[in-house]
Amino acid sequence: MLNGADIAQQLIFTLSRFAKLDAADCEAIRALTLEEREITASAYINREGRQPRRCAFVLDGFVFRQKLTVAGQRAIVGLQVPGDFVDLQNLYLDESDHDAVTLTRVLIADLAIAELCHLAEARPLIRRAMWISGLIEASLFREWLLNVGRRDARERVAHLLCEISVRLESAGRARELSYDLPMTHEQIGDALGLTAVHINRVLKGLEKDGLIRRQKREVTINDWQQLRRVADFNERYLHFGAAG
Amino acid sequence: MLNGADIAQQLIFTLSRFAKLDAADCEAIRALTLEEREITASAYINREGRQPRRCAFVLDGFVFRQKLTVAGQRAIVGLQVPGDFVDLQNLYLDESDHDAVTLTRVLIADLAIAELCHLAEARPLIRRAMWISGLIEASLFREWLLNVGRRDARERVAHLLCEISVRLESAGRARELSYDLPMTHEQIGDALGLTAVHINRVLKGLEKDGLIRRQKREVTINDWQQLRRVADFNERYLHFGAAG
DNA sequence: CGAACTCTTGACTAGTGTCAAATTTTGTGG
DNA sequence: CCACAAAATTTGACACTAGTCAAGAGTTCG
Repeated sequence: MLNGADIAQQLIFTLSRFAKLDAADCEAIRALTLEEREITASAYINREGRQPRRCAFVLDGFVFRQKLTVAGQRAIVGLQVPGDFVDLQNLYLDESDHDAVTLTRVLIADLAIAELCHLAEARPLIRRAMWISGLIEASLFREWLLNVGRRDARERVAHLLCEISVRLESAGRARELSYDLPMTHEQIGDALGLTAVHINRVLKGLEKDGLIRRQKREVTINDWQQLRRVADFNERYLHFGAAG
Repeated sequence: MLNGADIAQQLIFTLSRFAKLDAADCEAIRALTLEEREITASAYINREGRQPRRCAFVLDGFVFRQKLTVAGQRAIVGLQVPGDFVDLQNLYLDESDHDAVTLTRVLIADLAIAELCHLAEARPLIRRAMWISGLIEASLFREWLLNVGRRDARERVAHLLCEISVRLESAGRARELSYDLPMTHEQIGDALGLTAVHINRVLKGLEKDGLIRRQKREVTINDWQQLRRVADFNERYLHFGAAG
């Protein structure tokens, strides 16, 4: 359980990755109505077609964003880790074009869109940070398009494992060469345009070749350099250092 | 050839799709240094890794954005039509994460990033419009992820044809049920995660079934309703009406 | 402790890729 | 504006990655 000051600190840490905030900015963030909310795994935070008035900021746990075809096929189009905003685009887009769903039990700060809008208007540096976070998100979508469109199954899986490792690190945790990946094979498949059965085969292949180790849902990257090479992973698209 | 006033008018039209500008906003846009530039087909406007100081606004022709794997595989991750900004994200992201390439001969307004930044700071409604245009772009990436990840070849091609038709209409042209699609089969394949040979087969299939007609590179949508159904096309993700 | 998910594996299938060659279209220099 | 070279399209034969189906084993959670 976090109190308001802890939540504000998390928000400041996240926004500081994108722009150098000043003291008044931090003050304005602390002045927000910060409500913590715990949500169970596999719960909808938001649904396509809705017009949400609140925006979640992930404090702990994983959230994913999904879109469905009429036939009921699912694509997971994004993953949010602690320190990420979920659906910040709803600040200016009325209608959601996708669902946001919890992957695990999740702790979020439940922010009012109206307050965030006001903050963006009043505080140029915060606005800039929020804008940049959306621009970086778009860059991730582009990399995922390359991944799903032009890499084979082994490369895609390796790429996702690299990305998660690096994003967890940047979220302010120590480098996570070993982390709990709370996605089922079906969910990984939906994120990569593959089937659960094939994900299983590929993961076993990566394990057999000594690139990773698995125990339950914990993944350990044994050989970062080689996994990176297999994945064709280059972290440029994550735009670390955007706070310039 | 367009003069400065025509270019300003185009910019105002585009931004007005995203926010209702006032007279002072329009004045500020007219005050920009508006340089028109003509670029040949298949030319790079920007390259991955560069730090561009200028941003293109498409006046005529098509531009696409691509990313490459180390193996040299290409994914086309986006398409810009007249009225779209190319790489507006460079306002706040220093380093490009992808290439921008002309598909056809193109007419652009060559805008200085510094001037656009200043405009965004000074004019709240213009800023809002620019921000929203980026948010909608991200929504397109998500839909493309669904398309490439979870639709089969026929559905993907149909979806792209629907999207282009609708986007051309919204760019201020009459509804383009018949339009010139200046992409080679290889480029369509790169945009959809397929090969040129397969694109050819799918297009012929759609034609045989009477959904479209082709003559050279002109595409005519014969049966919009059925193409839309095949494509599972729902224009929600384009966020028309975002100007609320 | 049992029910409901997940994971794993094998056998088989299907959709899309690869290769190659003929044909058509496009672009360019004279 | 023509002629030609380069690029793009078309087609068929064949290959291969990933999908489907199914059933048993393992795991999670109420």
